Amino acid sequence: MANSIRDVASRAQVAVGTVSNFLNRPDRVAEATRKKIESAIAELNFVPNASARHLRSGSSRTIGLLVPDITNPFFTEVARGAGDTASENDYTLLLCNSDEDLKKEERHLKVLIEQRICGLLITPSFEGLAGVAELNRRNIPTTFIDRKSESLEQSSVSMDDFHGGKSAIKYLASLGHTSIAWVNGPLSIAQCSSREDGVMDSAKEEKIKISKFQVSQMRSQNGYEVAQKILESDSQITAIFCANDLVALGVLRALLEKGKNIPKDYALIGYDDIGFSASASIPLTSIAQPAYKLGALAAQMIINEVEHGKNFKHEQIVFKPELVIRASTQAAQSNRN
Amino acid sequence: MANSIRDVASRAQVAVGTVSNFLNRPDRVAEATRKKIESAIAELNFVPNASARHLRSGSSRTIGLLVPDITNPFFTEVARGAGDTASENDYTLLLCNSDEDLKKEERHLKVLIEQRICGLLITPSFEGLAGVAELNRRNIPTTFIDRKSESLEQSSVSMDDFHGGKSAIKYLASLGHTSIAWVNGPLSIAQCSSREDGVMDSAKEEKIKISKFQVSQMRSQNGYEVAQKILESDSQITAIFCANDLVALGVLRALLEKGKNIPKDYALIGYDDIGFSASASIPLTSIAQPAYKLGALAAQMIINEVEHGKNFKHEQIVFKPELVIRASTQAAQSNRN
DNA sequence: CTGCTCCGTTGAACCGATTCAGCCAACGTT
DNA sequence: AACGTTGGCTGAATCGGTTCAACGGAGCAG
Repeated sequence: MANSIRDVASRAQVAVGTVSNFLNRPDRVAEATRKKIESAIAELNFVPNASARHLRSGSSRTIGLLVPDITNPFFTEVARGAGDTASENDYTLLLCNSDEDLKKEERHLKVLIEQRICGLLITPSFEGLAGVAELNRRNIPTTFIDRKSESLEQSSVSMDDFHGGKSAIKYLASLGHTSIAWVNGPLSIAQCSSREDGVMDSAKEEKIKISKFQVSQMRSQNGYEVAQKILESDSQITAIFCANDLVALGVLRALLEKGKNIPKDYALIGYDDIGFSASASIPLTSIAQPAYKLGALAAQMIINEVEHGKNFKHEQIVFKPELVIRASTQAAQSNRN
Repeated sequence: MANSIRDVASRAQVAVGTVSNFLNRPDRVAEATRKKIESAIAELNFVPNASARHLRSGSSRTIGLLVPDITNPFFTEVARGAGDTASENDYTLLLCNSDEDLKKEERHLKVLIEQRICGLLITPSFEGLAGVAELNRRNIPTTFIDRKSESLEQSSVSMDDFHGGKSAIKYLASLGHTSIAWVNGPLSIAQCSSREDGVMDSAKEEKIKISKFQVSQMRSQNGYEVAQKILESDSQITAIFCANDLVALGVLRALLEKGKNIPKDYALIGYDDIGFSASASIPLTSIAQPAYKLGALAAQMIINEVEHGKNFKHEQIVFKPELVIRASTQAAQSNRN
């Protein structure tokens, strides 16, 4: 049952080296020989052993993808993109989920090193991860996803969060909103802090008043809870911008329960444009991030780096997010009480 | 940088076999030797090579998980459960997403065979997959998730879909609903067909009129589209039961747009109880499936099977789903026009 | 003192691929 | 006829672990 290349060779009456050539460089094998090997493989139901191949060749053709939250639709899209690209290039993708847990993250990194991955894709949830430093020491190429790399030593595929924050406020300003609630996540997350910079920058330009709110985790429940605080605060607020869609959906639910009308009473904008936003009860205006593309491109880049070795030029690619307008936003009501 | 067990051995002044013992059966190594090896490993920054280990030992300690739709929150929960359990038992989980595409599914199975996975977890989206037959031929244990295995040759961890369908209708009947729309997916999917059996069985008992509707894919957009048909049909309908939450969320959105009141005009029930259902604008009553538990248990079972070999008793475990009542359902309005 | 266990250790063989120097035959050149 | 070139094939060495028969020394019984 567990056939080896040697069984194939003896059955096809050729040397093992020839079978190996057939597998890896078929053009170097004569037509007649090719056929013999083909039928031997079919008869024996032979499938090469990846471990043996990796061991000898030194390359595992495996790339690791380490995400902080697999239940977030944003990351499943990233994973789909990376997975498809890996498959197309005959790489195996090893998807690991850290649940934003430092221990799990470090443990996964250790496993990935044991597997001798030839490249890592990661959205780091912690600064200066020991595991990542370890990867560097071992010269395993690493690419950041959704997080710009500071150093030129590694590539990254990220989004222009400053621009995303800025454009949301700009858009609300164009609708006539002048007092806006900004619900952000922890500033320790790079994305959150950049978005806030964009928000404040735009607010200054457009002379908008920003009321800051914060959630400890960027989940729906947190948005639901923060909504109450918004209602209790400055009554001039006519629009709410949330740092991600999950939070925005929570806010939406809370406001509807309070009998508020969206977008009449409050215009609402989220961030990420996850699938559920389009089909929310009030479809959500959001800042769209091309998650699938992010994953696909990052995978392509790391594959290029792996295959072109040292003389590879690292790139920091930054996408511009895009405003997607839906029913949750409209012009400010001038006749509001 | 790429240190081997031999480097460790020479540095610690012991034989390679001893280092191997240290790694795998530390209790057989004397205290003093243990310390020498420990520090040699630390100094050399040695991490064992999984490929070499797998090759020689014959076991890859890797289990494959093949899901049909990684963007469905139900499956990400399954994956979390399976991944956590695998980690705890020092197994590696190889997560593959087929996107309900036969080609991708077969391709992934081939890769999994190359990797010599020691067990497979799968929610088959197609009947009689060639790849699965291949796994069987190679004696690779396979466990079905969310799909009961017909044969006693393999384990499965699934849900009692008949009961799920039945209890939803029973509950609606208890609220006084007598004419219910049932929105199902393709009957070729085993889950859908069992749920329908449950629905019809309960309808008979409770003397409920069921109007059947069908969607080709179980996604939100399909639910949105089918809602129109429901509105145009039998005006006696006071409740809608959908075969999954995504579809129900689509229906919800369409009905709200038409100015309908949920649950007053229509009671609405979904299936799966994905996280977004609780935070939908009208929180959705749903049939909850313990997805995380399903994944965790399936992983545990396949690990047991792998480790206990031939004398393992296959089990077909079936969970009962649970009705979770939220705001989208209430008693039928007797005063309805 | 001899014989027997038990414990810790040794190191060669092995897992199944890839690699590469070397071989042979056929063909072209001069 | 002699020589060079080329395409196709061969098979031993190798990757980095695990396994296991064998071994030496300590401890103990008779």
